[in-house]
Amino acid sequence: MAGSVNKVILVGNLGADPEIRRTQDGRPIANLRIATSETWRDKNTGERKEKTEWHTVVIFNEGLCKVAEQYLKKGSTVYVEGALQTRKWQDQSGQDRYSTEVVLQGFNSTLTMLGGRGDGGGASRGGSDFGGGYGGGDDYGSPSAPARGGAQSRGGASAPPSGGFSRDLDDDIPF
Amino acid sequence: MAGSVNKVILVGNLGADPEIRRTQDGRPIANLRIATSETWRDKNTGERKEKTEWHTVVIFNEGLCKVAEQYLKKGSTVYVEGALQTRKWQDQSGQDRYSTEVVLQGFNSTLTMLGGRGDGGGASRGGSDFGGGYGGGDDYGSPSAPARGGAQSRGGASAPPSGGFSRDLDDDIPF
Amino acid sequence: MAGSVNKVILVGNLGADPEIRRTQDGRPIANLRIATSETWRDKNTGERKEKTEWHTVVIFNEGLCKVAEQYLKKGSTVYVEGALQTRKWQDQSGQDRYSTEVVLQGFNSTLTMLGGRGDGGGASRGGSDFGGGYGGGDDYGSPSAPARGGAQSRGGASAPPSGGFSRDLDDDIPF
Amino acid sequence: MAGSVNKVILVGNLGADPEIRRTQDGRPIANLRIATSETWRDKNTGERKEKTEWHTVVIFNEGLCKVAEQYLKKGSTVYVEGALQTRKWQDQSGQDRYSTEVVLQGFNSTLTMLGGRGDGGGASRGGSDFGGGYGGGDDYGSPSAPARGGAQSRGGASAPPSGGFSRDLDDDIPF
DNA sequence: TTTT
DNA sequence: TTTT
Repeated sequence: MAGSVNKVILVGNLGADPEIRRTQDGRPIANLRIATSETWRDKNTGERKEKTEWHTVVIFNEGLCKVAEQYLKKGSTVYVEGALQTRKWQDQSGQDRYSTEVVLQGFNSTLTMLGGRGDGGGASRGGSDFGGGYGGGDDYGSPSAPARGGAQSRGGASAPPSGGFSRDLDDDIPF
Repeated sequence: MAGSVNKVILVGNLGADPEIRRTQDGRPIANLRIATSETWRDKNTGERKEKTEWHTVVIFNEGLCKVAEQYLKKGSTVYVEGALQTRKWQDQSGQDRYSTEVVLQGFNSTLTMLGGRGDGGGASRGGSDFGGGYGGGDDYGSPSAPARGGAQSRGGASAPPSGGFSRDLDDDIPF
Repeated sequence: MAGSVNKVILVGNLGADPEIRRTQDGRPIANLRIATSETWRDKNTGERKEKTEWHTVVIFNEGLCKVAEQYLKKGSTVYVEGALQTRKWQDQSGQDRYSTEVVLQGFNSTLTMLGGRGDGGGASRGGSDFGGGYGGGDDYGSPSAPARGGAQSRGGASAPPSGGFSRDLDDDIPF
Repeated sequence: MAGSVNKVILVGNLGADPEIRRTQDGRPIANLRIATSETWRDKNTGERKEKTEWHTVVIFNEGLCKVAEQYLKKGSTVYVEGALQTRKWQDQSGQDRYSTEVVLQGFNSTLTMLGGRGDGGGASRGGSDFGGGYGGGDDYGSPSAPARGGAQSRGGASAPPSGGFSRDLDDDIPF
């Protein structure tokens, strides 16, 4: 394919505290539930209306998981940038089911706290995990960014129902 | 909620011709299946890998439906800008199911053809449906844009130094 | 050109109150100065660093001008979506000069208040100007959105299985 | 500042072949001139109108510089994702001047070829420079991404007039 | 089911 | 200076 783009940008509030889990080999995975709302006035009745959309955000990026864990809680306002991903799974009856999530996984992923009721103060800015101390020698000491983008392996996170990390996290799964 | 954003940006190819349907009162709805792909080289084996993500795009915007119908087909490369929306429905057994789609519906929605194998030539650009110019009185005759989401006349604003509004605001200045 | 995209997304704080001007024929134009900041830790010294970028935002969209005037002030945090535009002008000595601005002008333009020190409370959301009361008859009474860029009614499209348009398209369904 | 976002997304065509320069210590810097166009029909005269906007894109990211050098030429259609940056410089008479550019520098930067008349075939996808795999230890062998984002030092590129690389490239300049 |  |  001659180049493609898969990008989701959300600004909204967390409906619950982040859920952090760990893979068998210790890498963190965070799940966020984020609400975005649209409000408008009914053209006929003049009534004020609101519709809320809920998004599941899955963070495989280690640095951003830390940001989520340390700074975010129910009510926090966040800016999120990730990619759409649909995951197939089987329900109890063995039927195929699909879940679409916003995945933050290094490349062009961002998590930025913007305040909100859940805001305990302070600020955080995320991009990815190589702030984590990757020691890359090509960084010139600059926007090294405790929160800049870096690629990571994909894990079978946020598996629904019976769930678990059924996908081998050491698999070579692309972004 | 103090303002939220729900935006999806895709560049990819159509896996099939657009499907156009009509509501009972005649408004068109188009469905697109768009593929985005990521390719990378396996760090260990050096092998070339690819993963494709499929997206369902639903267009409620009349102008963009026309664009889809007239210009797009299987293989077309498109730029799409819309919002994430999860729809709840019941399967045959009455169980709740959810489908997440990228919805193009006026506000900040865009559909732009970028070429691709399915490209029969020509170009198209979409924004929203009140182009065509159906009577909106607040348009100042300008970038009316058969494909704008609420076009407006441009003015010579923010002119620096000597400044002033030197550009005639009634000029036909595009966006 | 076979389709092009020119989009700027900013989340930042106002460095000053919005400046509102009016054209000779009465249309408002608002100017915002928005700061975005990057912080990082110097890789060598461990020192915390920060760099601030200042952006000039020009709003030609009447509805968004109102939002700016009523809700924004120095310190407000905003989400802005517009387009890059470079304007040519002459300085006193007659030399050509260029200024690049982020222009909000209907199509795919957004201004959303996200809070911030300047936040007097309340929320605002902008999209375009025909909320302003354009009385367009093609809106189906729905997400008419005093702040949409071309809102449309939502339909129960792409309903899966048994599907059909089970949602009443004349319902007041938001975007 | 409690988190900010500075993002530019462009889809357009190169007005000229990329210009590649090198800093004194050998790092590449690429300059692109990209055109985006809007077309519309004049509401009054029905005449077809077009306005083209020109953007200067500066790439400090080594991997993306390679992409630009190898795959792009005059006429190529590209998807670009970067940040707005305004640079101050002095003209011959010593007056302060400002230039605003779209900077691609690791974090959340992307350069993707989409075809176009200048397309010699093949595809390229960029993100940043730690692809190639230079020793990052935190990559799990996956979407390592010969084209994923990684931070880099900033250089005094695209200095205008008398220009040159007057900014010390080893300075600790943030993104 | 697309594309390279 | 691109592209349609």
